[in-house]
Amino acid sequence: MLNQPQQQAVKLTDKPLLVLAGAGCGKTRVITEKMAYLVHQGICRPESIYAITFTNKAAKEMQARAIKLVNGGEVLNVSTFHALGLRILQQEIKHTAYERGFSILDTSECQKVLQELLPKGLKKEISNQLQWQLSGWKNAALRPEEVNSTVPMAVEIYQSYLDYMVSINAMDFDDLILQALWLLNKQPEVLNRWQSQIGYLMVDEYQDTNASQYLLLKKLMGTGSHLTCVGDDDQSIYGWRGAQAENLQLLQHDFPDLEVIKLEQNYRSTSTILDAANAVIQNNPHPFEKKIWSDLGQGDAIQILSYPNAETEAEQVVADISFNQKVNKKNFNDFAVLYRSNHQAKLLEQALRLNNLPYQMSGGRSFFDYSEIKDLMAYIRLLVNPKDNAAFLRVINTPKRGIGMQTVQQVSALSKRLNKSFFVACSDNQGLSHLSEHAQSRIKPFVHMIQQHQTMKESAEVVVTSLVKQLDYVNYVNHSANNKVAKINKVKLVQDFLKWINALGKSQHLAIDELLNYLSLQTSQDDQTKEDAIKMMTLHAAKGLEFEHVYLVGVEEGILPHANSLADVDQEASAVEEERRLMYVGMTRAMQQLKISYVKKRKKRFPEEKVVSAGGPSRFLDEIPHELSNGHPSVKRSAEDQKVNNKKNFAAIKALLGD
DNA sequence: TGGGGTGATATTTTT
DNA sequence: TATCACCCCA
Repeated sequence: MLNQPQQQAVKLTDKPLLVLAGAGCGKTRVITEKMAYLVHQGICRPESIYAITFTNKAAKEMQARAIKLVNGGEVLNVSTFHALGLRILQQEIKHTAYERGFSILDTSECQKVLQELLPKGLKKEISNQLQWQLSGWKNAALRPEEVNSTVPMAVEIYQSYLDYMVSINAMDFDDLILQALWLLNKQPEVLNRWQSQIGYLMVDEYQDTNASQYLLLKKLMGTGSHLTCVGDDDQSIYGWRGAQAENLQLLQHDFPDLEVIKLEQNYRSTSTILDAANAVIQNNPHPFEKKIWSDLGQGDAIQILSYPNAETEAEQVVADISFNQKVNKKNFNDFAVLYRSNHQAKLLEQALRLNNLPYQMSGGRSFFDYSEIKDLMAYIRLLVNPKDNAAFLRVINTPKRGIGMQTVQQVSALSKRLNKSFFVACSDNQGLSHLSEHAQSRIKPFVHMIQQHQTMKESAEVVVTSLVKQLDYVNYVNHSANNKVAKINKVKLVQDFLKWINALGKSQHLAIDELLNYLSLQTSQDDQTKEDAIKMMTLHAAKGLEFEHVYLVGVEEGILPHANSLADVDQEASAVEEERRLMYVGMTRAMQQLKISYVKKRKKRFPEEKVVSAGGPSRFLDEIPHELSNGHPSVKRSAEDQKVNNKKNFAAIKALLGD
């Protein structure tokens, strides 16, 4: 049964609508119910309803829920922002500077491309910074000529990066949004087509949109009123990625007849947890007043615990979970341990393993970060897009086939002379004759092998399996790893990849380019088997999820809020506000029980295990009203202590940056 | 020319 | 705890 404001939100279909939904207030439910309402009332056909999420997982879940509610729900368009951009670009490819089969490069591949474009003498270190800068401009939907930078060189590189990416027929993640936007801006008839195709648009986690996503959204809407955005400014935690919660206000400005509906009744947590979370988030400025509540009873007090060191923290948390699980006959699924950054998971993992408890980590290192998977992806990219120089360079000597720098340089020169991509230049027999004997003899078999697979008409999994076999890739992996454990893991990794592709191929017939697109937009293996296991993840990864028992670990100054958010004096206020929202997100994941811990001494990770004093309990702990927690340590820091700590952190950061 | 070995070096959050 | 740059050997 929907409550009053939820029903309002579902039934309001003739005006643009912003739903401000607190954590756990049923926002996804509103979207799925609204899709059903639109279809069943005959307002929209399912295929003209578009719903946008930020993660694949959310999209999949929403799709599944919608199918249960909507007749013909299979044809609803539920996708991530990036997948929608991809779809537009692919469908309208002839109106762009790109060609069919363009590659999508992940962040690290793009960085390599960028490094190639850096003028000589510029060191690798700045490429990372530069990449952030370019991404920032792209997220703000700025063309090079619109950029106002104190560093003209950076703008030049931006332009050459855009040009180079077109020349190798490749896009980065930001391009999927940006190029789609630029296309719609430029081609009125394309815009028309899409505007009429989209009967109703819904956006989940709206507070996470960046400028270019917002512009795309607005473009697709036109003057239409068929828009529902659902979001929560208090859960905006992707500011570092260009997300601007101000888009909530922008919506009001750009759509004057916008209706705003608030969802404040929470169906997830006890009132103790919600009151505490409200108290914490109250310390941030609020453009929209909102206070979530529930009638699920008071429940347990929040526990705030301190431990001498991180090892003890991990042991105790694990012991507590183990005890609780046995005594109260809970599922492991009911427990989650949340932390600010990935490396904090290590000690917890050790403790869980020591105790033989099942656990599942999400986030962290993605499947696609492993070099073996990247190699195979690059091979597939080269099959689909022969212009993909980045892929060519990655695989040309992996596995080793006696092609080194010298040969690659010859190829590079040849490609310049012919004005063709590396691979295409190498497929040109006449051109090849200019290379050295040695180079020719090594390049030719490689080219043949790729060409042979390019022309295969079979479905994707057959092509990939054949490719891996012909590369003798498993054997290569087996010989390349030094350590035995790594060896076994990496072989398993490759086999898992093949298994995954084969399973995929069985459920739906995919051509190789379709497979590549699918894989390129996957980040981690979202399709993990749902076993009964303790969940471990970062606070970012936890958004949208809920657990009966939540453990928030390492809630210390310097970790949450993160040291980097304290370092930059100019941005301190807004950076700390985002950290506070992270805290808020973490707290509101808990349904029944919330346990927060911090440690007194924490080992620095590098250079050597050195004991340094931790930053002390987080300022956010002071913001939790005492009557809602027990076991609250009385070591409340004075304002002076905090200042000293901040200064120390700041000095440490400065020293690190060599400032 | 390529391959392999050895030190230094860096870790916030992710589509 | 890896990865990467660099250097030396076949």
